[in-house]
Amino acid sequence: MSAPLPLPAVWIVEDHSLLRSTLAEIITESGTGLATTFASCEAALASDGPAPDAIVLDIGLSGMSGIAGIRLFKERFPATEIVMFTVFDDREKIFEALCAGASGYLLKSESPDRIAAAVREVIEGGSPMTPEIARLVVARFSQLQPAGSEVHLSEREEEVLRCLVDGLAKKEIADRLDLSIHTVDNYVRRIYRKLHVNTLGGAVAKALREGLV
Amino acid sequence: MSAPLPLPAVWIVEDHSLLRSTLAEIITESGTGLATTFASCEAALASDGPAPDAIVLDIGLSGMSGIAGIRLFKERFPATEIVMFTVFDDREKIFEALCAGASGYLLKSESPDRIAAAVREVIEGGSPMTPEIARLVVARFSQLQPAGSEVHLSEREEEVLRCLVDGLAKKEIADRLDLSIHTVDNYVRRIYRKLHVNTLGGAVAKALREGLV
DNA sequence: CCACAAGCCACGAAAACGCGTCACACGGTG
DNA sequence: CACCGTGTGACGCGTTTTCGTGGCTTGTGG
Repeated sequence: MSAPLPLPAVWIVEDHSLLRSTLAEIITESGTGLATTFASCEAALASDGPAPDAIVLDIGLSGMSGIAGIRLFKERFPATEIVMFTVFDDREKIFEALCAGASGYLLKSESPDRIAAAVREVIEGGSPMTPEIARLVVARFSQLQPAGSEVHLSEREEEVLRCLVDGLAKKEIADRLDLSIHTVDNYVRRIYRKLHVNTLGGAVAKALREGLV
Repeated sequence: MSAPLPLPAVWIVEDHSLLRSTLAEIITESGTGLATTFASCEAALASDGPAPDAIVLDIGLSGMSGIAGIRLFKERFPATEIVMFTVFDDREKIFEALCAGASGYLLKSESPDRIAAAVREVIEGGSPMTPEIARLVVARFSQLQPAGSEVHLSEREEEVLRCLVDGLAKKEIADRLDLSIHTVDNYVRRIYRKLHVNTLGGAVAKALREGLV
């Protein structure tokens, strides 16, 4: 952890040439790592060098989108950390990037110091984000359970519901839980009533959305 | 935003008395806010004063758990920001707290400076976390969509799938899409095949989990 | 032009499901 | 004690779903 490691290899993928060289300078001069620059995802992926430790990636690239790029980079270099560095601050872009495998998300308004620090942070296993983005991310969690859903399922009912979500038929559920099919049927009906639905689909959807399983 | 605001009111809920007073000191002396301390959630909730701007909350309290406390605080003071401050760094505790409505999560190993900064950050709309916790949080996202599911549904199939997720019966779907119920049935079966499931529940679960809708 | 695949629509029989209703045991609570 | 919630099991009936099988259009390529 604290040995005199070789300088991390950092790729910069950014289509604005000025910004690209500025970024490289920041990374190099701050002693954060050895920067290699590319003007596009395609160019970076065409490189046959060894895997970098981190990639600083613009999301609004011409040609391949940054989001698509993330997946390709992650596929080819699973251990490489990716930090998004873009002007986009809308939710969908952020979540798409994070889902695709990015570990950090910065905006272009950040200071050079912060950027170098972010690269270090992501290499050390952190997830650099602006405070606002961090808030969006955690908000996505609490929204999953809107609170006040107030659906109390008994233990058995919950168990049956889990089976339904797993795609089992009633007969299979009866088999797995060692119950009569009639009993399972009764539970399912109770679940329907409590969830205010009247189809299997509705129950499963509600269960997943409200985090009942 | 930048007006000479009155000092934010900050509650400290922590059962270790020494730590409690230390925290209060940090918050006050750094000029972050006006600290009021409580030894338990119950005590804080019994207070009839005005809503605080932020609460620093220990999760391992005797009596009511911090997690349960979050919900109660959020219910009573919806606009109050909550920062967890605990020794627990296991995933479940973290996600429970975030789902319950906490906006930040720090460990007790953090420096006093960082704690005061975190309180300021959470009041300004951020989500202070340690880098490791931030990583856990974003990791939870990429795991949601394992990528490369590669399921191509035709437009009609997708439409039908959406209806299923909405809890409609085939008959209702046929009605809504102006199709014969037999046709709907065929689409449903095709969806089953493409999704490798054989029940409505499985299809809905897969659709939601893979974000096909 | 014809074949062939893909998407779209339909029938009918067997199986599963949705629902009302009922019964009994068991552990708490008023 | 009586009552209620929970867990378990059951019957019957009408509806829905499942599934094998078929036909019909469109578009693409040989």
